[in-house]
Amino acid sequence: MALRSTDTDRVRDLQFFKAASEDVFERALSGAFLQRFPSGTTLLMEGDPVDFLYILLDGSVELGAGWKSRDTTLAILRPVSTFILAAVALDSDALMSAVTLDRSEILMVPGESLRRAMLQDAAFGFAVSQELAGCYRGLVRSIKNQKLRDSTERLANYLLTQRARQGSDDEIVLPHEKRVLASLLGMTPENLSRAFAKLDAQGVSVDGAKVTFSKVQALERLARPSPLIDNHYPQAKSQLGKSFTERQQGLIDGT
Amino acid sequence: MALRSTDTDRVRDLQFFKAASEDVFERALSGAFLQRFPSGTTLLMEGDPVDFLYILLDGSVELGAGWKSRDTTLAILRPVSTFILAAVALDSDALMSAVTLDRSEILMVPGESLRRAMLQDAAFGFAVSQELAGCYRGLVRSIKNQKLRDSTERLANYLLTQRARQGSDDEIVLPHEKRVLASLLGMTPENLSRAFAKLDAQGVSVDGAKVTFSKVQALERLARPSPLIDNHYPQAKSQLGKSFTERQQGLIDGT
DNA sequence: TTGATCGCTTGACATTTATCAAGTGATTTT
DNA sequence: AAAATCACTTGATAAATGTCAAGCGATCAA
Repeated sequence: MALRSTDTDRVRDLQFFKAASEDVFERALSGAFLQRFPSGTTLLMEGDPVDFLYILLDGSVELGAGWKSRDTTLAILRPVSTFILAAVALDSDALMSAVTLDRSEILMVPGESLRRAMLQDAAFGFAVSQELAGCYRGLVRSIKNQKLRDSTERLANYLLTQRARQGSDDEIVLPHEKRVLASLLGMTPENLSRAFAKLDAQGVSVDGAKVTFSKVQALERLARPSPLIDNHYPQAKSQLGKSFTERQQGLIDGT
Repeated sequence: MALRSTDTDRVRDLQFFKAASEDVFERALSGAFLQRFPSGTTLLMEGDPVDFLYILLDGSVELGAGWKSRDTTLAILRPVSTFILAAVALDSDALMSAVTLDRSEILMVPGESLRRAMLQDAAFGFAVSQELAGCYRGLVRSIKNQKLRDSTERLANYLLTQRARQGSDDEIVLPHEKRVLASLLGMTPENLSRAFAKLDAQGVSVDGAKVTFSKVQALERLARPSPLIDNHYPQAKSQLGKSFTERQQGLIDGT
């Protein structure tokens, strides 16, 4: 499928293409093509060689992993996000699987084109480094969230992050199915239900995907959100360009 | 402290300095100085602004984080390793604290010098990208280890990784205190003791820091090590240079 | 040597989390 | 419309993990 300028425009918004000249931009995308996938499509399995950088333009994608019959969700991506950039940079196998959660539109950029562009243009390479650094920091947050908090605390902080991101004051809409959310938060669906029940004492009420808050202070006292773990404002910090966003960060990114 | 050539030689071994010309190498290290720290020194606290890239030349350093009275170890570094590269690339605050576990020798490179070199030399910038990508993948492994395995499985895999790294067949020496190991593995010291006791059935016996294996097959059946989680051979994969090593990977790196 | 400290271990117990089974309500299929 | 499927919830129970307290043996200090 040929690339339309409306597509490339959307990609240009990505933090690390902002820095690129028109020339470098074209070279980095040489051989790229746009593809549409239905919901539930496996784009990539753990261990597969990675030939493309994926750029999600529309829909949503789950990054996950499995071991011994267990499975877990590592991140849920929304447009516009890149994924498996690290594997592309190293030209190595995927450590995560990628599955569409909705009908999705994805730009597939040959890894070789990207690597060549990085080697040809230092400013572009630097921007990719910053993107990778942001992804790294997102994972650091995710591990801290996982190792330092119990499941109710993780849920409480997830809700507060969503509240900040959705800009709402006393109501949010869960962007995913609860079973997916449970996996992202590192618990079973059963325990997610019970965690919601516990947060009733902090004024959290659930009705389907709609969650309302009546005692935000109490919720914050339990959640104790921290800028060193939670990333409530991903699009701000505009000074450094959006590379600050720290994509692919599990919990934090789930908007 | 002035830099001796024996020091710079050791740094040159680092994956991403291999690619650099003598000229770029010098520029990247301009303003760098060597410093010696006693055991237990806090080099950096979570939230601190990061002005230097740290390069551990001798000793060992623990990267950790805390929240609400809890603390956890995210990685233990051995020479020669860089740390907080991501924060330096983004010129942002540290998400982890860094503490020396032994008397340590550390080269401190001004972040500004490093960033400037990245912008001046695309090949060097590319090598830094690969280093960051390796770090990222190390964290992916760490999260998978944490979310997909219970504490006994994590210990069993840690032991097998050490066995592979130490090149020994039926005996290893734990490189850290057990309480540090427990924190790295995401459990309490008490539970680490009990996990060792459980592995008695798999032929694991402990005597101080010495651990011996009498039924490796049984241990492997329980541990089920996976190349998609565990990184038994960090210095191999020489094709891509050592950037493949995936440093700062928690469990996996603890050699 | 004595006493203190420290790292580690063990037991008893509490809490957290997972598992299994059943049931509800909504949507989809036949 | 009836039946089936699905996401979610709830309860009962089991397993994993954390906490508290005590004790052991080695190291270190007085």
